Amino acid sequence: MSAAPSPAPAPPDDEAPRYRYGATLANEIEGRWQDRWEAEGTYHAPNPSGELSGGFERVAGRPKLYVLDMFPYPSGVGLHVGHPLGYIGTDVYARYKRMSGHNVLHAMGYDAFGLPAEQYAVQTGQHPRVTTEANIATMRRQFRALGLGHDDRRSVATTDIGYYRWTQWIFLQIYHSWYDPEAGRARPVAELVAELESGARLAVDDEHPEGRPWSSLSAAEQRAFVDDHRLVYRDEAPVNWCPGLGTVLANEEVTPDGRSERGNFPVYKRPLQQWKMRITAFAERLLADLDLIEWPERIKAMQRNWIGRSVGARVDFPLAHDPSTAIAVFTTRPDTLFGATYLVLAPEHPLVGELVAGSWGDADPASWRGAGLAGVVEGVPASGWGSPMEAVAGYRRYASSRSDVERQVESRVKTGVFTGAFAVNPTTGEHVPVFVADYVLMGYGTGAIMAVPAHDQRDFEFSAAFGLPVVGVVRPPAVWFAEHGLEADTRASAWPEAFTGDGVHMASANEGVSLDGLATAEAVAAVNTWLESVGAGEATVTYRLRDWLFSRQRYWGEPFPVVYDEDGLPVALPESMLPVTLPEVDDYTPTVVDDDRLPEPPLGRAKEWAEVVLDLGEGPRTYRRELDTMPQWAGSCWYYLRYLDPGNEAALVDPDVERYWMQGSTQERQPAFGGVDLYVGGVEHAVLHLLYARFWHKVLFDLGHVSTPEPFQRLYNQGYILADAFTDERGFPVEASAVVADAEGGFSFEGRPVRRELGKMGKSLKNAVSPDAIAAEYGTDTLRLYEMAMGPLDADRPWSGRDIVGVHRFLQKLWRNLVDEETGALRVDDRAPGDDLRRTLHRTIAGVRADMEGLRFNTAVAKLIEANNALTRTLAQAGAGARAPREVAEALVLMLAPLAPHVAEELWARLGHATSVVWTELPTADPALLVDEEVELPVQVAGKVRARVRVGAGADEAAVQAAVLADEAVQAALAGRAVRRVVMVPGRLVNLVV
RNA sequence: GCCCGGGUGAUGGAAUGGCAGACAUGGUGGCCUCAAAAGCCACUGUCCGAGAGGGCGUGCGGGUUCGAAUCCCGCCCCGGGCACCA
Repeated sequence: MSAAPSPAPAPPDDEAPRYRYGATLANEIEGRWQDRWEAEGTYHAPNPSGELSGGFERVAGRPKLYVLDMFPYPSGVGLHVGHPLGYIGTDVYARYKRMSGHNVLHAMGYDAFGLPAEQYAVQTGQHPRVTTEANIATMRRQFRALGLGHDDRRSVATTDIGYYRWTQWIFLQIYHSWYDPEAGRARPVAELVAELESGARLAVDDEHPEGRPWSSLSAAEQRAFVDDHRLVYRDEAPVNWCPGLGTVLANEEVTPDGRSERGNFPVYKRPLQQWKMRITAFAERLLADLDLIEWPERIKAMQRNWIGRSVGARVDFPLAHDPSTAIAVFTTRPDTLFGATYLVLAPEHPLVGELVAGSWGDADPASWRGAGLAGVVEGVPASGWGSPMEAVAGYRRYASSRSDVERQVESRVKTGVFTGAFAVNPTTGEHVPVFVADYVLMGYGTGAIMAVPAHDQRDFEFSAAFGLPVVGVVRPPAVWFAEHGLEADTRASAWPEAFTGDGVHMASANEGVSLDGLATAEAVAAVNTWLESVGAGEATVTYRLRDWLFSRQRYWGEPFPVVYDEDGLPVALPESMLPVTLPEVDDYTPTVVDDDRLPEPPLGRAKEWAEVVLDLGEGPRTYRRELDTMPQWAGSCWYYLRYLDPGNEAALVDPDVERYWMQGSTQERQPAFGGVDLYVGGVEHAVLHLLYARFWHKVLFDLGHVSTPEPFQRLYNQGYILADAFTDERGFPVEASAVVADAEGGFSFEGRPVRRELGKMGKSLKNAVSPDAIAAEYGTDTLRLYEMAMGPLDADRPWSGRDIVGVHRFLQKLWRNLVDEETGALRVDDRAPGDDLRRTLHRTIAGVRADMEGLRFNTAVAKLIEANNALTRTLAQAGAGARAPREVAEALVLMLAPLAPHVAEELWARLGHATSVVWTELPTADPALLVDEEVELPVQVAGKVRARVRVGAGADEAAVQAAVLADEAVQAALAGRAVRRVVMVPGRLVNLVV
């Protein structure tokens, strides 16, 4: 079906009727209609204005509908039958909606930056653009061959210079914005500067520029302050460095076991200056607005989980030796503050260097000095380090050397060292020791915790290892003591583990506040009030979400529209200098300088590009370009907006056009929040693409470039197609198509036995089935229909080469009912159908419409098969030469059209219509024909069906009851027992309770 | 450990409080055919029964209800997500 079709199998043609619907005829029909659709622009969806507005008057009265697929990465190996499942689903839905009076936008593009093309380039020297464009051409051919009704004028690839120019433009918009916490939205940086200059604003979020008035700052200080508040900023921080991919990665791209999502390579922490996007500023809105959108609960749950909102308090612990400095900790259990017996800082915490003491105290145990690390960390004496300074420095080296994998895999033994410093518990005034330990993470909360070993399991374990006091301040219930085999009210120091549940507070009172006797929630409120009143802290909210690391050390991505001046400070290029295009390089490999430093990105090889003389307002100067590129997610953050207005060179999308397609969903929901009406894709993007795209969309919304707060109103996850995969004795997959079944029910590959398992279809399991081969054997319409019929769209399902003949037979039978297989003549006439057939037809119409509306294509197909079987029976009963009633034939063809558009077009044309079925209205069901004149009611006696009684559809309850009681079978089932009660479900059943 | 899904014939699945197993595959029998099938017809949850008919049946155990695959409680199994996030 594509450029190199596998030869159609020789049809059993010698004797098969010439006009039987088989592969040969199907393929001929399909090719012909695909050509015609393309020539006639059948799938063009007009915009309300602008260059794509031709023909809008034809659809001006229709509601709009925007149906979107997660666009693919154009891989070199082409599609397998698992890929198009979602694409066929959206195509059927889009066609159904168009046939029920909507102006439907359905387009397809290519997420074409990315690693495989670059890796291929490294190996072969072939420019990634060459491979990418060849792959796109292949994929486009395959989509066309599947009969997908995309508006091909709107196709974009993220690698198109005309496209990534706008990706860079959006980057600049974000760069030139800051998040105003009072307004709760992104605003232009220019407004911040104006407010600071005028004195209308003194600070951002209580943070004063250098603690001094704006006017007293130097130009460099002002610039640094502004840069610190941009939504895109440079940050020096430990990042996820993945040598296997040669780049750093965002947190979202690293799996829980510390490996890369793509490729499964180990990931290490390295401190590095990188671009980040301030997605954390939007954490609350990204969380709250999940309530506005219709997404699967599990996807919302994953995003909520990832954002990780926790409510708690910031508490300041002044240093014992320097009360002017305080350690701010974040805790979700401020109610346990009286039980805090030590503090722990993350190894990277900035205060560590400041507070570390000169020498150990006499009483400091060896474990506090790092003795536990002797033998684990090189150079640690058996009694620990000689001084806190050495211990902290040594521990920091140790902690930074451990990869995430190691921290994960090594059992969670708590390690750490004492800093020699003490802090003051603000409730008790007691001095508590301050430790450094890597179980506290710098990136979360304040990077410091108060440890309450009695009521937190992690702190409990640490306290056990370091001999720290355990003070209970929440009394566990009696059952807790019983479960642990303890006497009631055993002291916390003798507990086997922390008690983390709710309980009654105790030992928690000072002159200002008493929590004693309070339950957890009340205690939290009371202590928060007290903390604020004495200025020792406040209730706060913290998020797990981190800022988005946006730099990649790769070639095949969008260049940053940023240069560095002679001070090494970044300068954004003006819009007029866009696009910044990728330079040619002779080698796509990163340059490795030495093992400790990160490799220099491939763009560094383009020497004459990397250094550039520009006039950025201060006369021509030499600048150094940013050599990193953007992550692949950048291009996919906004492609759904570009489909709307792909050729616009003045704006990323015309506001009129954007409002038309994005605003005011046409669905029945109230209120409508807008966005894409239906977005279908795999579940694997739950916290990557879908989170990033929401973030960018919100920035664009705040800045007035789009009109809806969310990009995707309704999200639907299609399932995966699974297939048998076979592994050899080493556990490696072997080519599934070459496996043969042996006599004993086992399987073998090249004579060796292999094991069968079910897995996601794809390259890695070597179990891919090509759509081209299926189309050659049965036709594309059969493939489409089969994919829709095999189960609900959101369910994973195993591919079965066996079952597919079922839907093929259906198409063949339908064809035969309408067309003479020998002569090709129409077997339809204008006589009205019989009453039964007509009622069947109208029930089918109602059912198919409802099923398609709810994306239940599998049951829609079943209903069409039933209707066709009813037609077949009718024709058989009428005897030789019977003809199908046109009324039934046309309705069936129209209902089939969204699912199997080629054969439907062909039949529609043969039925004498000159216009495409694509733009024909679907039939509507006549409600009068949905109820039978007479219904057969099952009659239950004592809850079991014992008889069936035919009654008129309009019969009242008394009449039905009389008919039921008069029935012989009912009387036999009753066997003389008295009926105590009669339950009537109108039109459904009768239940006699005895 | 916590949070989501899910468990129905030989198989994919239907039924979301009212006839369990729609539709399809496979299987069995028959028709057509020299022979065949991507053709046509019938049967096909399971057990008892020659049959009529009956018993049992939606992972397991309990409950609510006239009535439960469906709702509730407890458990088992499978899949996915999260997990040193204070």
